[in-house]
Amino acid sequence: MLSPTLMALPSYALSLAGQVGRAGGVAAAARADLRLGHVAVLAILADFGPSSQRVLAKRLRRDPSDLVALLDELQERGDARREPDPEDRRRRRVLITPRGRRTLDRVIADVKAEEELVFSELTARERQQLRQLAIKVLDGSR
Amino acid sequence: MLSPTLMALPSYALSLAGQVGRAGGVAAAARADLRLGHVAVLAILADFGPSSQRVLAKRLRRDPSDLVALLDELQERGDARREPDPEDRRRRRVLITPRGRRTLDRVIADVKAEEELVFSELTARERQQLRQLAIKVLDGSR
DNA sequence: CCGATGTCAGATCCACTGAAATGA
DNA sequence: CTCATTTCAGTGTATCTGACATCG
Repeated sequence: MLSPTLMALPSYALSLAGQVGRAGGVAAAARADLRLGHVAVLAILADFGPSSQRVLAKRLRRDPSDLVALLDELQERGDARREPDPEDRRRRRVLITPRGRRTLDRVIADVKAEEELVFSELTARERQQLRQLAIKVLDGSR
Repeated sequence: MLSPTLMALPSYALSLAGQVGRAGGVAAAARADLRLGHVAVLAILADFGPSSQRVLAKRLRRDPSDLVALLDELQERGDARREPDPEDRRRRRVLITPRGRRTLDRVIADVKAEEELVFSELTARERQQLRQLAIKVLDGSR
């Protein structure tokens, strides 16, 4: 069913598998009325603490302009908020709220449940191997 | 730089790495003035031989209506063509041309060159491991 | 410099059309 | 044989995404 010519290419196989992995995350996010981008924002805010939108965008590897709507929506839900930077009132920083942390935890747990389906063919060891290799790829892409 | 919370999830790491892999393919295709979808069509035609657009769409896992423009463009370039199916006049068989095979070979070679950059951190053995694991994921998703 | 806005291309999905085959 | 149904390629539309240019 899949093209042998394409599946011989690691990058193509990886790209297709990535879509499958992504679909699981999208499904889990949707169950919390979020898109994947929202979850990524919450996770990065939880991991790295408050930051400007520019820094946040860099960490997300996305265009800063994409963040605006994402943050509007998270703020609307009470999962994140923008506040003036106390050290420089020209700047604003973005933070995750306690509610946002609970939302994040819930979605992460749901993603893990989803992974049981997505990776049903893989042993626990293979899943970790896959994760490590994926991280190596990402390390190489700066 | 990357969120530890997210990178702990195999599905998320896979999804991000998949985007990197995909970007390499997109770049290689673009150098031949194609999008990734064109390349997938050519590869499937090369691997499985002529087929109706229905069957082709099923193999590509895409909506048949989306193939129309893709095939128009490939036909325009002389990389593929449609011909009437004598056995069923509703159907049109799609075939890859000799020129299309050369185009495909060229893009595939270019993707391989691109993989040297994308997978610079991975040994040949790790690339194959990654490919095998990706294929296992895909096997489980159907 | 930074956040916000608008726009554009690509992908995906779905409803629909007319022509042709199928089969009750 | 007829007529309803199904299948096929193609058209049009809507939506979502990511990239980018520009504005305040």
